[in-house]
Amino acid sequence: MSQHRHPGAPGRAGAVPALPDLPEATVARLPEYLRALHNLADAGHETVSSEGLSAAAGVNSAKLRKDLSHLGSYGTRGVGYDVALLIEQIEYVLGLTQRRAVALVGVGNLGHALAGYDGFASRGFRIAALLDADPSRVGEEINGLVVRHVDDLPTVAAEESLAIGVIATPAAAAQQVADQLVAVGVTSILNFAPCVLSVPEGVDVRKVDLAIELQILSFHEHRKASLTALPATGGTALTALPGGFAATDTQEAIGT
Amino acid sequence: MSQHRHPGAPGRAGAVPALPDLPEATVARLPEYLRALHNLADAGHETVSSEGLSAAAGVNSAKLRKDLSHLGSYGTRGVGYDVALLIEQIEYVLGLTQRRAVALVGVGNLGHALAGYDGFASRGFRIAALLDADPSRVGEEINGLVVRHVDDLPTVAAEESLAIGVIATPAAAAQQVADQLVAVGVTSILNFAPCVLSVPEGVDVRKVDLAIELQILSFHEHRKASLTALPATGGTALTALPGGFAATDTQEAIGT
DNA sequence: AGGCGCTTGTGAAGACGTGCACAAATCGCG
DNA sequence: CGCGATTTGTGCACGTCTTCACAAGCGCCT
Ligand SMILES: NC(=O)c1ccc[n+]([C@@H]2O[C@H](COP(=O)([O-])OP(=O)(O)OC[C@H]3O[C@@H](n4cnc5c(N)ncnc54)[C@H](O)[C@@H]3O)[C@@H](O)[C@H]2O)c1
Ligand SMILES: NC(=O)c1ccc[n+]([C@@H]2O[C@H](COP(=O)([O-])OP(=O)(O)OC[C@H]3O[C@@H](n4cnc5c(N)ncnc54)[C@H](O)[C@@H]3O)[C@@H](O)[C@H]2O)c1
Repeated sequence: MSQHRHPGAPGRAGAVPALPDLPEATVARLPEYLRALHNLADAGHETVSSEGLSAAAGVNSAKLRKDLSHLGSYGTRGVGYDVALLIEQIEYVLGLTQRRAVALVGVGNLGHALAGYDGFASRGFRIAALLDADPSRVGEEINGLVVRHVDDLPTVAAEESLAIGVIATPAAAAQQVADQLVAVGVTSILNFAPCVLSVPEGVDVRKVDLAIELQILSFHEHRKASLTALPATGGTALTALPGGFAATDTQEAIGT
Repeated sequence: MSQHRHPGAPGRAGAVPALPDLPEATVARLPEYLRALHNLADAGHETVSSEGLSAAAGVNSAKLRKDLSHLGSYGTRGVGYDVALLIEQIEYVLGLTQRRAVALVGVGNLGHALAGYDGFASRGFRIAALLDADPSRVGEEINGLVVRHVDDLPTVAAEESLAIGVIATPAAAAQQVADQLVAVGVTSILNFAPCVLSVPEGVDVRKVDLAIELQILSFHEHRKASLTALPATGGTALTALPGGFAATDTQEAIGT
């Protein structure tokens, strides 16, 4: 694992932007801000304060300001942020100015739902191909796209510049599919199969695992239950939560 | 820190042995370990070293040991961990010893896929009810369960002790559904709708947002592209940043 | 019994992320 | 034109997470 630290990189002078290297935590929040901004834009707002935007995105306002400052932001003191401009900035940084092509592999139960999901199109992506290994599924048309055989992947990749591969096959097939995706040049993979993927350096994998999310919630349920179950005699005040946990991905008790 | 009592071993059902409060990052990894352990158990392994398990779960071995040490784990130096015992321990801590009832609200495109997903059952959960607001969907049978109207939620909650609510409705309806879930006593929610939910203190919300995942991947694609394409002559000359990023939830380059 | 190799558990150090609090900047208005 | 109200951008301190490195413990083999 090569680790390079690059402190300065202050070259934010140009009108057309250089890519700052953002903290990963910031990158993970930018999409949230973007969604909130789109909502605000639709509602007719032209500017928004960090307070307002952070509330809409469900984060702390100082954190939001720091995040935006990382991308050399364009706020105006005393006023706030220009909604349209900020949308443009964030979309640029996230690389959404080009509509990225997504290949979806595994058109089963989940794959069907994904194929029919309009959130792809509305958030900067385009399903370029549906692929499956099951011959009886090949040829099926979903949402205007015909399912092709996964072995056609090289052909598909030749036709389109695939940016992202989505794996929605059973876990047993996921590694093989990942290898096939990597072989045709895909360097970003979203994996729905509950398994760890091995990929070469330079390839990014993110996973979505429903059961993991549920189990994390289960832990907190268990914990909450074990707190309430404390004997009343001498029980410590449990209304004042001991800490409250805020996880990377957990929102709790967002006030109204 | 190690005057640990056996939480796990024999007869632990009665007195709840005050759960250690684990670092949130650890909690998020326990399900991964659990899955890896089940795979190992199925493959016939009786013990596993931290090295082996961490490889199977895709994490650093020191991290794994520290995680397990937090739950007062019982590894044996020179040998490793007892697979069956560790499974038991983790399942206990995660609160999976009781099969938790899940209510799924919104039986549309995605909801159908979730309803048909066997990963619920195999990982400690049980879909207790399918709910929807659309009268034409009510009554439909999916996987042995009949879709009920979302307004029946109080009745359902009275029949079953609901542990977790899953929201798979459009974003516009999500807040209202969340309120309904909270009203019947649900304190853990998994939200698939792309929006922020407001819930009272003590209620946990986790979200799964496909578009966010894709946009994070897009960022890395963009960044990788801007690194490889180093224009020599003017243009949008970008600062040449060396690579290497590792994210909270991103695995990259797991060697073979 | 004793030594040896292997593996756990953890102290310590450093990287990273968060949130407060406030100076600097900007606008609107008298 | 200056002043007060407002809001950004950020220095700083603190908490959390990660990783290294190694002593302590365990089992096996001789
Ligand atoms: N259904 C859900 O709600 C859900 C939720 C979370 C995670 N998942 C995970 O998503 C994955 C898919 O779930 P599903 O319910 O859609 O399963 P499924 O069995 O309905 O669909 C899997 C599809 O993948 C195809 N496939 C199998 N091997 C393939 C290969 N080598 N190349 C290409 N395609 C191949 C199959 O033909 C099938 O169409 C599983 O790993 C599951 O654990 C599903
Ligand atoms: N389909 C996907 O692959 C996918 C992926 C990621 C996220 N999502 C999100 O998941 C959600 C559902 O997506 P979908 O594609 O299944 O949409 P969908 O329109 O197919 O299904 C939504 C269902 O929710 C029901 N519903 C609406 N209002 C309700 C209410 N107040 N109470 C109960 N039920 C109500 C509708 O009757 C419908 O059956 C959306 O928010 C979507 O953005 C979907």
